Amino acid sequence: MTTAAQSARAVAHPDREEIRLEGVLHALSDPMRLLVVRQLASEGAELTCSHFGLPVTKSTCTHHFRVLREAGVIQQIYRGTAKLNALRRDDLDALFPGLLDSVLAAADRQADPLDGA
Amino acid sequence: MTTAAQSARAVAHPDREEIRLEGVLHALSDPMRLLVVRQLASEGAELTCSHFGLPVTKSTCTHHFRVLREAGVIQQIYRGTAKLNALRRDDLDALFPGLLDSVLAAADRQADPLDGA
DNA sequence: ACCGTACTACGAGGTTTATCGTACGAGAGG
DNA sequence: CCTCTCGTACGATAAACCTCGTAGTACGGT
Repeated sequence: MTTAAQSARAVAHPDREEIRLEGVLHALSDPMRLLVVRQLASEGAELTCSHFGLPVTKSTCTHHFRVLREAGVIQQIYRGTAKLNALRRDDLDALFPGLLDSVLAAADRQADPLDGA
Repeated sequence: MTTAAQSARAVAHPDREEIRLEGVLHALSDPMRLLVVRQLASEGAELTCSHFGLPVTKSTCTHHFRVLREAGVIQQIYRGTAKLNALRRDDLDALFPGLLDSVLAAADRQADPLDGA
């Protein structure tokens, strides 16, 4: 049962050319996921899933992060028991120049109530 | 010779400040609707529903146009038996600067890889 | 070795969505 | 008048989605 080559749990990510615009837009159209992406962009670093403090259970959390990952929006890397999430800004900017920035700017402008502050 | 007999049928549209980013992203995340928006943007004018030649029935067509209208992406105006559809570019650009342009550019780039490259 | 933490997998429930078919209303034209 | 075309409204169906609970896996620390 023990497989030696699994010291680092790997997660499948879509390649850059596999990222679809519709998938990205759909991933960003959910308030919860948009909030995650906004935090990821503002903090600009890798964050663990539990850092976001989302008002949902872990199962739902996993679901949303999977949608974001499969859409090519974020990258997930295991690190011990934690899993770090990072925005795939390079890929997104290369594929859809200006898209992420305008979405983030629009989200900021819209005064998201979940952000509080 | 009816000198532009304005139709009495009016359709409800959301005001500019009622347009939500998530709604717009969701409306644009459907391939059918994205295609409509692209055609609307490229032709730059008001088009009837039947002009688009969508591979779906009229009922489905009505559904998609309603989603686009309620999201604030398009404007619909009756004119005789036809209904003209126009992009709400002014409102979208004012609310989410650069968003529509980057989405359209991304869609062009993705749908026509042979055209540009 | 054991336990706690962090996340995943699987399945279920309830809602939304996309699609269609059919029936209907509004205008244009013979 | 009648008919034709264009689009809407309503219902139905199948798929997708969001949420959750429970059970399980992987890793680190005591």
